[in-house]
Amino acid sequence: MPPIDFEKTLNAEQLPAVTHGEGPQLVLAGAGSGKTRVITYRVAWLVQERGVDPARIAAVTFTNKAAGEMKDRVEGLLGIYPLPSFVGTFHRFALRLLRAYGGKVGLKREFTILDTSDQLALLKKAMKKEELATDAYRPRSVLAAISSAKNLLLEPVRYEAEADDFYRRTVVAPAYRRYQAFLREAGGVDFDDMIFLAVKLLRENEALKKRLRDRFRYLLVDEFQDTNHAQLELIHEVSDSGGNLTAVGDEDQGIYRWRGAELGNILEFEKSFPGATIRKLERNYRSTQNILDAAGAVVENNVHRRGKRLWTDVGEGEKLLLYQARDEQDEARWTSQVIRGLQGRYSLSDMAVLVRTNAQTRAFEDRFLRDGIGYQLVGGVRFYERAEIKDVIAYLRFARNPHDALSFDRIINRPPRGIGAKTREGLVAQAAEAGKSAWETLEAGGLVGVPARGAKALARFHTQMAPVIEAASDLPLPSLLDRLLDATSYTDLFDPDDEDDRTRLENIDELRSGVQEFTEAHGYGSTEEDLLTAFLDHVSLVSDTDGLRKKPGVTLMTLHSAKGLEYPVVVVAGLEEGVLPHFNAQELPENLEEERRLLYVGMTRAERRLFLTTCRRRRIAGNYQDQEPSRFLLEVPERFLDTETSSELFAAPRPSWNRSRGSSPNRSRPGTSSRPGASRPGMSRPGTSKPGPETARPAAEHVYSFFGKEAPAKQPAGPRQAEQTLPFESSQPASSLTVEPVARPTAAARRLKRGARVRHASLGTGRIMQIEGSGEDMRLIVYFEGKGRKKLLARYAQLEVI
DNA sequence: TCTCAATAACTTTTT
DNA sequence: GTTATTGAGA
Repeated sequence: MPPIDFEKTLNAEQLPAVTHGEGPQLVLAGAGSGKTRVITYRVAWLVQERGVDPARIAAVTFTNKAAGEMKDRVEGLLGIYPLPSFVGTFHRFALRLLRAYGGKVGLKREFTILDTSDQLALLKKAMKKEELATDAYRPRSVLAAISSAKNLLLEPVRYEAEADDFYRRTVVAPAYRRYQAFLREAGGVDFDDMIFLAVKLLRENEALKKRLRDRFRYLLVDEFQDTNHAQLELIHEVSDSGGNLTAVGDEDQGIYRWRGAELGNILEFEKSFPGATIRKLERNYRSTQNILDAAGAVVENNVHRRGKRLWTDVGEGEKLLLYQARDEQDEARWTSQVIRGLQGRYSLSDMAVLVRTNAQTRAFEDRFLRDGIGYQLVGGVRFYERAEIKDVIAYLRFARNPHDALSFDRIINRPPRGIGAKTREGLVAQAAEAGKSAWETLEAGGLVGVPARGAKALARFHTQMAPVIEAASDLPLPSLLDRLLDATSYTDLFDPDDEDDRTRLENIDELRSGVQEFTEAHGYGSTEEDLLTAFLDHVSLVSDTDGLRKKPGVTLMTLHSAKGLEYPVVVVAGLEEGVLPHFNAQELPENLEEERRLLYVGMTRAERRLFLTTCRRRRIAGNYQDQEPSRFLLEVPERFLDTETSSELFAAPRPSWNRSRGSSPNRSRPGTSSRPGASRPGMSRPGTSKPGPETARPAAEHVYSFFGKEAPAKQPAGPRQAEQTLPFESSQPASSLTVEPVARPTAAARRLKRGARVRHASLGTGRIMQIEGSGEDMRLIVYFEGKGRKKLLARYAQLEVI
């Protein structure tokens, strides 16, 4: 392979980034500007031009998909040279360290990686033990709090010491402590632990750190905007405070704040890595200028960004097209029609429909099935999260390490063996007393305090499993799997005549071929035991999206999974308040910015054609809710956008009055939450066009003049205004929220809105958490002080607004 | 102890 | 609409 001519192959922006000398470097790479290219070429440049040994280079990213692509491309560029010693995800990097040196940070040798549902189950147990009511404190939120504590590298003790409010001190702290104790006892780590422990390991072992730093003289990090605090620290430890770090990222594509990612890491890169060189890639190779400008105009409304302007020389291209649908079925019908219309020029696999939430995919699936459009759904229920797969994996884990309490607990009664709660409790108690694992206790025999029937069942289980466990370390992986299935008659659980069961059996078959494949790919030169561990690690770290190859059919997926992908034709669906931006993100301006970035990511996936859709009403959790067009639509300059409205909307106009949403019950910040009567020229609604009270405020005009438009009569509390508002400060009096521009049925109903305080004759005072349906059918979920949540029919409840 | 049915609760995004 | 949880009965 001839050497690469870097100067010819790379553009003027990419070249300096690739040929950067010493010291930390941050490359701010806009969407489609050749981000991966910079990383892969830099690896090649280091090796070819600088004579760096590939073994001393590590490239880290977030998803397996991105890592795989990086690997392939580096491989192609390097030709005969060996690959860098590490190309993979942060978690895999950490895991590699922990498998080797986990003992130094208190891990058992064969530790197990928990997925979210395992975590949740364990946390529930921990909360029960701590006598924390799981209905008052939702395990999910407690888990989120624990996760962010770990992301901040706070151990339970420190977390407790720093907990400064009731919830953290009395709920999260004890739950965290107990959860962590259970976790270690059971020999498990969760995802957050992996990074945390890797940092800890390096901090506490100077010699090891030195070796690692020497090993990885060059560190390349992709998707830097998604790093959390723990990951930043890991980078610090490994790179010797950035010595030879090249970080690539785009602050406008940071969409993992909810997972602890700190945009500040990229925004304040120079602070963490003094003397850093900052470079920008603004030339885009993917999209038309219209798409870039429209997306740019949206994301420009974010305050937390460094700012850049993407350009291309492929030309303006066509305008974007916005469709105002009646509901999600209409939205799907129209999308399907557009897709069929474009089929001549593009193949189905060139098109993607992007949505905010997984639930939105249903309507599209239904429609595509009906219209005979092939589609590929990404995400949804993950393969490795299916119960039958988790069971079989648990058996594999158990075979590797019969002392693994988590796996033991999962399999002990699957298939049902008559080993119930009582029996298990007895066994666990006895094991705990002797300081042994449950399996050791079984091996020793002589159970006391266990019901006779249960003891018999346990003995049977022991006889069944013992020979397999015995043989486990010598059996080839595929045979081990078969032995396990055979010994346990696991597949007898399913009835081949039942459709669902048949799917389960097929899944198990698929797992079997997965095992086979893995063995063929990784089996050479490793012991069966190592191979088993590697396989188990593999299944813990991969997700379905990773295997995504472009298959025939339209791709249907969430905006999150779309990151890093590109399609000639893209539909971003569901541009409505509450969907995008999502309800749960309307509180904090920072969350709102993340929603905006999400839309930005979606829009910039498009190469040639970009379609947007919004629904007038949508079914949420079973019943229809009137929807408000997304505030982000206002941010797309009209000159880039054509609008089409559903004919069904003209045929069936409906007044929409139940529309204010967003302001939270406990923290109402009107400026950032709801946008009553949102409308834009060209988006006025047939049948409801009666203009509202003239309450135009200067801020609103600003929004419109900013985009070169006339301010409409109805005034939106626009995003600009929201962004300029500091957190916890209102930009306008709360009363302005109640200004409703369209006709409403009754004065009383008007004031029933999310966040409003109400009084009920018998239930006392409370706050409206959520509103479902409208008119006669309007239902309210009200949280009453001391009584909890109640669902009420507005028409009967006789609520008084206070 | 297990199974089935009714009911309550919950809906963001994922390594 | 779906899933997790609870309760009754076998």
